[in-house]
Amino acid sequence: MDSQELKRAGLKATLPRLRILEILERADPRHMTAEDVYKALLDHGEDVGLATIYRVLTQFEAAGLVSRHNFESGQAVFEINRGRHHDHIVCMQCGKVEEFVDEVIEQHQRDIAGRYGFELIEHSLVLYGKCRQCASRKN
Amino acid sequence: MDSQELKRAGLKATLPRLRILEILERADPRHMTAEDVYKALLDHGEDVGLATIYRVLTQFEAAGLVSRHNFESGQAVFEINRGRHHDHIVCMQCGKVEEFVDEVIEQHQRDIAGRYGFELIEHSLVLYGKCRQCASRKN
DNA sequence: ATGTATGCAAAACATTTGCACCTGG
DNA sequence: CCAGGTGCAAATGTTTTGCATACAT
Repeated sequence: MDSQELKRAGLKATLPRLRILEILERADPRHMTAEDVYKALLDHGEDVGLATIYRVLTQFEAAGLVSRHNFESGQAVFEINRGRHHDHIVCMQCGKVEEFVDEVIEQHQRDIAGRYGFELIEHSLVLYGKCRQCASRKN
Repeated sequence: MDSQELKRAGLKATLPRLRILEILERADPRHMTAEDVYKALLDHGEDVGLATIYRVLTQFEAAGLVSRHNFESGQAVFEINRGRHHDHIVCMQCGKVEEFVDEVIEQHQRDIAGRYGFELIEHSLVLYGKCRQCASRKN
């Protein structure tokens, strides 16, 4: 039951929060903008205001339930946090997002932070390119 | 003469463009928001509209003269392109930005893109942390 | 001269906030 | 019951655009 998760995070298990969590859990692709979530809820016949979605997503982020990414699109995208940290590779043409982890890169990041006297808190690594399908399409 | 640079980029050497280029060349810290550039020009007694600054910075970016970065601050920052590609480490407290290059990370990025069938076009790597001064300050 | 650039004000966007009403525990 | 959550509309902050005027070549 998701309401447990919410309570553990110190948030009341309200209907909008449960619905938003559900949408994110079932999301495929996993990365959604606030607007995407809003439309998904409308499609499911749920009537939740966009402002609430932003508020809830921000709370979820603070609680560690979701991550927010600022890809080049201008709109922030959100994804539910399951499993471990990962970075992203985004197709600039079709928007497809793949996830990857590279321990060597992670270790080098820590070394670099140390070398510059920084206490590393987080990082953002996004590769932008063209995926196989888009590259082979002749447009 | 900067006007050469502009003409090479296919842009007329107008006064606003020259002034903006100057500001970016002399900038320290090297990373400025559009607003920063605007204020710097006002300080120098130049009267350039903010809209022009955005237009010019966008053209400069397209021409490869400057790079635009979306750090977590919400506002885009611009820096002049001298020398080679580099990534950034940003202090979340005072905003200080350091630049670094790590050839191992670069190589792993290329490998990862290949492994996922992507043609790598660009990437964005930003480390966020606390710099030595901010870490030692007891607030 | 003439095609481009610019300045200004207004528009467009994504996101946040104030406030009166509703709801979960 | 009542602190906290929500919806709506309005505000915010950044970036973009339309259009009449000004400028580089």
